[in-house]
Amino acid sequence: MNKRPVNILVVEDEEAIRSGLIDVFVFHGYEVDSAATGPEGLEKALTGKFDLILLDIMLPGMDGYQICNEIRNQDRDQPIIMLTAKTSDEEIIQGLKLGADDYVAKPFSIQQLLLRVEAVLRRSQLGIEQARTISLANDVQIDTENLSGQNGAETLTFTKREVEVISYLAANSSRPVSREELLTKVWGYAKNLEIETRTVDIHIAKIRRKIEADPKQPANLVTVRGAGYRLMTAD
Amino acid sequence: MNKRPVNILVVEDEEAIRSGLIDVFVFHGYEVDSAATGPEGLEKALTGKFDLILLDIMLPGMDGYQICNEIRNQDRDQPIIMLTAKTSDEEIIQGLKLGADDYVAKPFSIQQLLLRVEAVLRRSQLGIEQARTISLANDVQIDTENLSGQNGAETLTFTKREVEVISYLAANSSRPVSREELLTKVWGYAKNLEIETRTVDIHIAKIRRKIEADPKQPANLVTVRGAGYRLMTAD
DNA sequence: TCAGGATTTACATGAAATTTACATCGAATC
DNA sequence: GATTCGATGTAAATTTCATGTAAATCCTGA
Repeated sequence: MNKRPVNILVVEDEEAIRSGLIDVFVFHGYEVDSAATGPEGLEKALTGKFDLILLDIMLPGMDGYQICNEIRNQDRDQPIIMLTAKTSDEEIIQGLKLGADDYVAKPFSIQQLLLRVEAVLRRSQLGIEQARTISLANDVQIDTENLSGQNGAETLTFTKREVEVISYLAANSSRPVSREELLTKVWGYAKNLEIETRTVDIHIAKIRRKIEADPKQPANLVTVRGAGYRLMTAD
Repeated sequence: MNKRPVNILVVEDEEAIRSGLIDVFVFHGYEVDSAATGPEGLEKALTGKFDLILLDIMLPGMDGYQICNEIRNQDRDQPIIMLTAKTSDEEIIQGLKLGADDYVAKPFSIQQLLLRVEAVLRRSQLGIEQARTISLANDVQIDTENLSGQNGAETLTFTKREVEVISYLAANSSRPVSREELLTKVWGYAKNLEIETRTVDIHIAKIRRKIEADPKQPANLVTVRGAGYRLMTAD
């Protein structure tokens, strides 16, 4: 009953951190491959099959954000955790750290990293797409933990409920979701009660005001008349 | 710049082995404390601050597994190496599941043990979870060991609890931390109990009074409504 | 016993959720 | 086209509820 080994790719240029990470993951029973440069990392990511990729953002040759994009183009379901080095300028990080399943700020603690790794693996094994970050069609990025987002240079903030709605729509982005479904799944209302509330609409309007270039002409969160709302995600 | 001494706690009931270990580590320049029983070991582990804990499994009063578990509940990042006479895989698995960082079977060679100890310490230093000083965004510095801080010319003093809260938030500064998480991880409350206490809020308020220029407009320790609190660190 | 610290209590405040009220839109019908 | 009517959009008012905090009380270690 030997389980299939879990394969992790570590892309990190700093020798000390790379070997430390390899050490830790091997010790915890993972199969580990590694790369020290951006191009090498991308090469391995695309040719190999990994359950998870740990990707440093600051890399020689090609930054982690580009690599993340490339990988996503080939395999939209590839789990990726970004490792971000914090600089004094929060904004920069804000922009860079989005677009992965999760990200961990350096310097990080091993236990915290392991917890995040396990969480991402668990989710991907269950087939649950519940990435921490959601990318919309028009390049808006949403961080579901921070309840924040980026629209180009602009920083957005969302409320808990708004993020819940966005997350549910993102998880079902292949189809329109009805108001009733949102009420039961997000709001937790009992089913098929003759509820007459406009709160769903109001929340949609609020979200649109934040994520749409022109809320009158929604491009990301569109109305499918008679059926519900549909969110247009990036990948 | 003299290095901070590395503190090790040895929890081992057999007198001969315990004093032997102490001798070895002291000789190699470590600072060593020890305990001869389970409860005593747990007590010291929880109240003291150790870079590494060597934990025997067979102990009077409380076995090493329980202790490991307890320690982990309080401090996810505490490095622990388990010592045991048993060598079956079962035991090893059990130990690792509970979160030990490594495992050494008795009888062990001193060289062997020292190597493992160094490896674990090296790993744990990947992160700064035990960083003695924490730097916040607005140039406030906090010394976690002597519970003090600097805000420009002004000297601040913190209580133990306050520093624990700050440390936990600092170790998770890439995301907001909920009250519930703080209650379980810092206060040690059991999970998902219907707790209604405002003690977290009160502590946050007290910390803000010390580290914020304008506590009404927090810049370092911000509220993410609906999600928790987030500390803005400098790095 | 005392003092500092932790916690509870009680109330204030303001942000978010929801309702209300009305405007607008789209498709079906004439 | 004009008309109608249910579905949708949304500003503004209202309610609900998370959070902030002063002050009282409880603990606990010296």
